[in-house]
Amino acid sequence: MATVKDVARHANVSIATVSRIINNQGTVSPEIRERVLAAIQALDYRPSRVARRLRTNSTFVIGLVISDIQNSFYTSLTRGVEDVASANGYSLLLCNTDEDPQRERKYLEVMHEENVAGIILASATEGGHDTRLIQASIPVVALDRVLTDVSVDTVLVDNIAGARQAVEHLISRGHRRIGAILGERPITSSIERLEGYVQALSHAGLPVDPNLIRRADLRQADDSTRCALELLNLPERPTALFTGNSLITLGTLRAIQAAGLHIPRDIALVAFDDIPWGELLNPPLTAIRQPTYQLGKTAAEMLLARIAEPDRPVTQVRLPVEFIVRASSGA
Amino acid sequence: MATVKDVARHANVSIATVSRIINNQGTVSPEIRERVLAAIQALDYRPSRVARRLRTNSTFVIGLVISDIQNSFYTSLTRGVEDVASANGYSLLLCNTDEDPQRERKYLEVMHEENVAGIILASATEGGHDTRLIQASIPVVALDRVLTDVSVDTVLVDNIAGARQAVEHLISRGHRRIGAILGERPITSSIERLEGYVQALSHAGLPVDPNLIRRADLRQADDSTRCALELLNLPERPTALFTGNSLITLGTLRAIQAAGLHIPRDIALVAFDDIPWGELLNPPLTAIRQPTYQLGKTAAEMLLARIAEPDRPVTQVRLPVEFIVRASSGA
DNA sequence: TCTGATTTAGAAATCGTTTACATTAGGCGT
DNA sequence: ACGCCTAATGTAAACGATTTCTAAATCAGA
Repeated sequence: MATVKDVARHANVSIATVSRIINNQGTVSPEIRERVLAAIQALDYRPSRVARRLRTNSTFVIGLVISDIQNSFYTSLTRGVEDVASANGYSLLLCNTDEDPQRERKYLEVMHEENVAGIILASATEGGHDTRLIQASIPVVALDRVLTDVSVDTVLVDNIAGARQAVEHLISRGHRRIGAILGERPITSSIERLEGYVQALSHAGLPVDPNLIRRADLRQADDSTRCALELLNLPERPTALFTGNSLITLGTLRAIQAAGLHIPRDIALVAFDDIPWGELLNPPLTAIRQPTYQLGKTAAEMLLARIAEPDRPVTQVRLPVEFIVRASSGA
Repeated sequence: MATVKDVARHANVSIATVSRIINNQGTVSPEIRERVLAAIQALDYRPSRVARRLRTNSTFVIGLVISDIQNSFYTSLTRGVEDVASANGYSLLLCNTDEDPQRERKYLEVMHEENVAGIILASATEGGHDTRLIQASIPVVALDRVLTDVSVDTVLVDNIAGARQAVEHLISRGHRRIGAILGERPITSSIERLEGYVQALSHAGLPVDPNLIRRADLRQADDSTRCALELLNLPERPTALFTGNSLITLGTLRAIQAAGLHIPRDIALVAFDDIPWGELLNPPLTAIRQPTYQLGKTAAEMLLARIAEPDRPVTQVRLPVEFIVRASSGA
């Protein structure tokens, strides 16, 4: 593997000159530039990012921490991040925490040690972060989930409005007993979607029955099925369900299928997060569509902006969601 | 940010001693070890991976190149890779090529320059690789797709047997005109799955009608819908379809829905690659399930084995697939 | 032709580690 | 008490780039 030294020797110049040519700075005569370029070609020289990074302390890698790579919400978002990153010459270090705070902490340490240019973080926890890691040295953008213990740029969707609209829709179709299944951990999306659910009920003068609200452990794929079955087996079964994310929706659909119930005749369903196959289901799924790609794109843009200008004011962006009425919520 | 130098000064020892303690090698007296450990704590020192990497030329990052992060096949596989990597102290540099050879080439260069420990590559092309990058310096494992121009460890599924079994199943149900939609690019999975389709027909003494075979451009999400519609609009419509991957299946389902046809009454369907929502569709989808997680896990294990022992013989592993009969292929 | 500014290129320091080698001190056998 | 071996620590040279400083060469102006 050729180094700058080899190139310099081959072209009979100093390493400083080679470096100047690579980085297009300083002044160097055309004939020498020619010679060095030829040497680079001949030796198939590629500068070592590692060495460059050590010296300049700047890197073209951004870290993306997500909690579930198998969730289409995150993959779509990742696409958004990657497209922006790629367009700006950055690569992506992707880490999957599986909603495990310990694993998240480990990954953040790795990124810190890898000296990444910045981190986009969909954190498994609201608090409890190592503030030395997060805020101190490396720019961070919080994605989809608010961090309560540090003050960083944040990109969110309008969870409350979305959830509220979904539940109001069910109410307008005559439903009075509406069950909700949400993530169990205290993360922004769960909290705010529950808030939207409560607001809709309250606003319509309906009681909020704690018995109709279930929290699923997102780390176990079948826990949401369990929650849904609990609701379906209630003495007085809810007539409609509101599911808090696509993993929960999947589990709930399984439960409804297992219980031999028909959507929407026996039970209506509205899901937060539109899934790629939502319209192919029978019946097609009424859902709140999140601007996933846009979410990732925005986060990446904010991160690049902060990298370029570390002292810019901290901002929070909240993107609107879209409500898509299909057949699962009733006629 | 503290360096080894700061720690050394703080503990009043030399940097060599600090390094020895960090890496648990050489000999150092208990009291000094104690002192240095305390200094590390006090200064919140973390060794720079960048510097370490430059010096030792070893890294704990492995690169994973996939072509479509939104495809559940790849995300599941990624989980497998990540779990093995994580368990062995490696992190993942994930790149998404979008089936674009140019983008793939760029990413491989980046990984080379980042000096990753190894690469797991689901390549967008069979050939045309920069052999200097791939074989020369960095261990590579080819995943799901064979590389024809370099000799590397490879992990595949048994595409031919799977496809053949699927089509034989359709034949056994009385279908004689069976359409196939496969990926357009000359990659292993497309080639072998087509081969399985042809073998099944030939073996049953049925003609292979080129008119019933369509190739979809996987880079455009709706091209598979176009292909499916072409088949559905044929003067003599096929009575069954075989789809070559989940993206194609999705597009085909859309086409069938748009054409107002009913599965399996009007047209039967068997898909290569079982999708998470396959059993929730109406009717549930008959599919060839690939051991996706296992695929990623195996690839990661092979890569680690090669990193540990660079001269071990090149191996190829082919994992079996599982045929799951549900309702979409008829009663 | 001389002076001073300006361009061009090299020498050497630096980034934060690891590690080969040198050095010191202490223990032990004779 | 002497030398020798070993354990414990330090010194300094890498790794491969960037960058500051400096020196030589060129050029312009009077």
